[in-house]
Amino acid sequence: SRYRRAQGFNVLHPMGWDAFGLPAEQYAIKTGQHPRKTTEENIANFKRQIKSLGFSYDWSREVDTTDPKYFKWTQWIFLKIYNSWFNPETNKAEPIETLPIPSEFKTEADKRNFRDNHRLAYVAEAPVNWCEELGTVLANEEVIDGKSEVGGFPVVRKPMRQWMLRITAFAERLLNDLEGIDWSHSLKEMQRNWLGRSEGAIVDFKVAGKSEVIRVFTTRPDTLFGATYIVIAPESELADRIVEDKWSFDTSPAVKGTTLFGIEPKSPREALQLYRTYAASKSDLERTELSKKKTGVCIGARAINPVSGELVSVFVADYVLATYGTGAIMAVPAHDERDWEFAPEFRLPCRAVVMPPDDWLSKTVRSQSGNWFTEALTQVGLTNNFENRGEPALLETARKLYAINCAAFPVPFVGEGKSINSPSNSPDHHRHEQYEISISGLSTVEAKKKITDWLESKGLGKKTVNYKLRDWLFSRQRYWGEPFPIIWKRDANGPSGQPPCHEALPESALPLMPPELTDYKPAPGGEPPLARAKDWMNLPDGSVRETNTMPQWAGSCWYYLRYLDAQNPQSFVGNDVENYWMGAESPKAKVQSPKSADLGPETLDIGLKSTTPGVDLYVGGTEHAVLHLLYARFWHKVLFDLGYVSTPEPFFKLVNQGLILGEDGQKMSKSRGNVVNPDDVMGEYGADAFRLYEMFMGPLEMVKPWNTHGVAGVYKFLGRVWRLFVDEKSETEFEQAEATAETQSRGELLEKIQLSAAIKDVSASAPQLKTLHACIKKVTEDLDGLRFNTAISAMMVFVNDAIAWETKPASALRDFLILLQPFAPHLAEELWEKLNIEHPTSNTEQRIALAYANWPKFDAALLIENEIEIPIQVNGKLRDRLVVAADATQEQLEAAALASDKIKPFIDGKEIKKIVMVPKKLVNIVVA
RNA sequence: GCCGGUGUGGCGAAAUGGCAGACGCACAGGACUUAAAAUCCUGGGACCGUAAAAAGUCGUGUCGGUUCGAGUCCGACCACCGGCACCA
Repeated sequence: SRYRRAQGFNVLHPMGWDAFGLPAEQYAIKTGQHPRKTTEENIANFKRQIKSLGFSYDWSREVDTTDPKYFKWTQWIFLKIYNSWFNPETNKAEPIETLPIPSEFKTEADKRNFRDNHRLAYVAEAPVNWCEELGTVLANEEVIDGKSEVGGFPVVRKPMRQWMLRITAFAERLLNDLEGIDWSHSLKEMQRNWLGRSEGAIVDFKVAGKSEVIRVFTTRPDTLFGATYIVIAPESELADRIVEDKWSFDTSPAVKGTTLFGIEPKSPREALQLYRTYAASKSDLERTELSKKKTGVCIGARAINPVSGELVSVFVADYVLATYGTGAIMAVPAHDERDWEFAPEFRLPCRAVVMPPDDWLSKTVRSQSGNWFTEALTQVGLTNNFENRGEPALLETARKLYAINCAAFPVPFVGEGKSINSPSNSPDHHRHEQYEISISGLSTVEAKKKITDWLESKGLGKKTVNYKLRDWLFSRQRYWGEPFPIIWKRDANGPSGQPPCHEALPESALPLMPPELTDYKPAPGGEPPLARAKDWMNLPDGSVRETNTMPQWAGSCWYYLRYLDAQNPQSFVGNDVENYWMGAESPKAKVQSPKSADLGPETLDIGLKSTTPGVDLYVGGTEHAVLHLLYARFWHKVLFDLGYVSTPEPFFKLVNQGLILGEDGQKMSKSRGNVVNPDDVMGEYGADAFRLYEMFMGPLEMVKPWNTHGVAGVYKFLGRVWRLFVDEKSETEFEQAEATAETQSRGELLEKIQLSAAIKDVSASAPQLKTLHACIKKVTEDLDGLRFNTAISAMMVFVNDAIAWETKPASALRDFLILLQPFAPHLAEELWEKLNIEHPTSNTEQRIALAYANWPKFDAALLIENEIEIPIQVNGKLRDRLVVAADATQEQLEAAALASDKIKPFIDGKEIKKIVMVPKKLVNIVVA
């Protein structure tokens, strides 16, 4: 940011504290203090460290998400979200008032219900991630491997009534808009993965003998002819509606024969009940660990395959997730690994409907040991006589076998190929003579299209896009968070006993303060702590307040906007201000640096020329890839749709700084004892050395281990810079004075220092200028590309050269200090001041404080060399180097190269085929 | 399993397809010093040479390709790190 400011940009470089939420609260509980107290202490400590590091933050813009003046607006934005719906026509969020209510909703209660079901913030009873240890529910994004992200406690699935935000409505835009922003490839990929878009179709299977329909989602409609059974998720209510009371007469023993808890179910209904109990007893963790063996039960119902007319059995199995797609699948064991594993358990048919390409067949037949291939051929009456007839014969035989009995193959084929075996010759086919479609011979892409079109024309299915992303579980049963500005009341018009309905508080009621509680700890059953404050919760008219709180991410979803206008009491951000900083035409550089009280000091930032909308540069770690960065984009889009912000995306350029590891190459952690405390480093080497080392270690994005020797190295460099300026004798005096006289002010101490007598008010010589401008060029370019490490090495080169100068022109040193200033501001500023006292400059622009001095421009003309060294190669191998005039012609160069004594032995007696000349770069002689 | 990223001296790392190892750390030798620290100077990829040099050979995870020329581009693989993981 110092660099951009020196270039004349208006740089917004703020700092703030995201201090609500689990980490802060967990810390408070551990230390037995109130979260407000620990939060304040932590902020004070971080602030001290950060200030001593010399970041040029603008503290007038400081924000704190736990400050009522701040969370007032977090609650305000929540109300905006609550009072909006997603219009699929316009693909935008719109005020709830514009939602058209269909005429069939007549009563007020029905209308209200309809509206509430369309809000972007809604209440739903859904299986959620409940963490007993933390006493709260968590978002999907906060659960890792069945454990909580914070603390690593077990998480179980449990149906609960919770607030949700309709982020799924924005899935498409969140995905598409990634293309226009400058983020790292891997980070975009992570978000894409999390959004999980997949294209496919929904297909309706009628349930035989019932009016119900099983709707499935598939990405492979082309394999519909191979769908030999149906699976629905255990949680599905549909299962209850279609389950049979008796096994039908033709149910095979293999299908009914599942025992659970040692009980053999006597009816499909009993099987379903048993299986549900069994599935619910498994935690998420167990579900994934036990993924080897698939389980499930047949529920007796039969469904009709819409293309083949075949009757297929319906199963319930927990390998199908209730929360993805339609919660039901068509199983194609021949072409899906999971179905392939499940089918043999119940001896379900496996029918090939896609012919794999030759290389797959060949590889599969050859790579598998044993003689399964020969045996399988014998079984179906084919002869194995390809051995001496080569590859084509083998392929022909393999193809025949695959079409007849793909189950004999060791693995399923899940890729793309040519459709076969349609229409199927299933025994049920005659009952449905309207099924006339065939896709045999088509490629997978063609077959998908043809079958989807056909389904659509018959009203049996539809092309669909599905996302893995689920709605954002937004409520927490904790104390330390923003209270919801929502109250619950009984509907006056509704019949008694109807559940209470929710209603927004008016904006004038904000901020809604949380109650003061002495016992703020979570309760085991999921009762929110706020419910203990009866006076706060119960309102005079009989309605009650919502007692859940918002998650940690709420405050950080929009803090970058508050920085723009941190003190504004009228609005979350002023319109003009928002436009000035965030708008596309903004001529400023803007920098964001996230900070939360629970994270270490890890941010570092530099502004960027703003020709782009939104935040120009956002430096942060990857740990927020699918949390903060996704949530913030979502909120921003809602605010954009409602007209409160001027860009569709909040963060234009995002750089992931790499983690700094401990000296042992492991992640820093207290338990490993490899934590480096910035206070210690700064105490020993100073803030400048600390800053410089962090930047010199390597590229910004890389993960790199800490090395204390490295700090000593850059410390030595700073010492060399000092000696470049300061007279050695006075340096000793200064040190003595500093050590003894505690009473002396910094100014008095500084006066003891004499600048080196070699510094003179003379103009720089040509070689000196060349050294200086080479340095300016490199540092400028490297800062633009955020390559701090090479910029520093360029300055080291300069100092190594300049320290040997007999006369040191003050002007050159002055320029160097401006280059050094972004990296080591304290030292640079000190030397600058001293230099200006002893060698006042006539240039008024440079008499000001260094922090506001103008960045030097390099002069390319000064860098031109008279003589250059040219490498000479023979057949691409370096054989000699020649120093020639920079303007030497090609002919001269060629002659010089051929005349070289070192070259001669390699070309004598050989035919020169050609000579490659790269002007000013190299000569390569190619010989036979 | 799938998706990303990264592989270069003892270490952190540089290198628009054109002199691999800039810069720094650690190390070794020297100067200054009674001595040490600090500072300054010198050296350094491996091999083979040699009194010492020079010359030469090899060398950027492995194997192959494109090119006059590859750390850099292409293909296959290996290792490590990160993310996702029954997503139909």
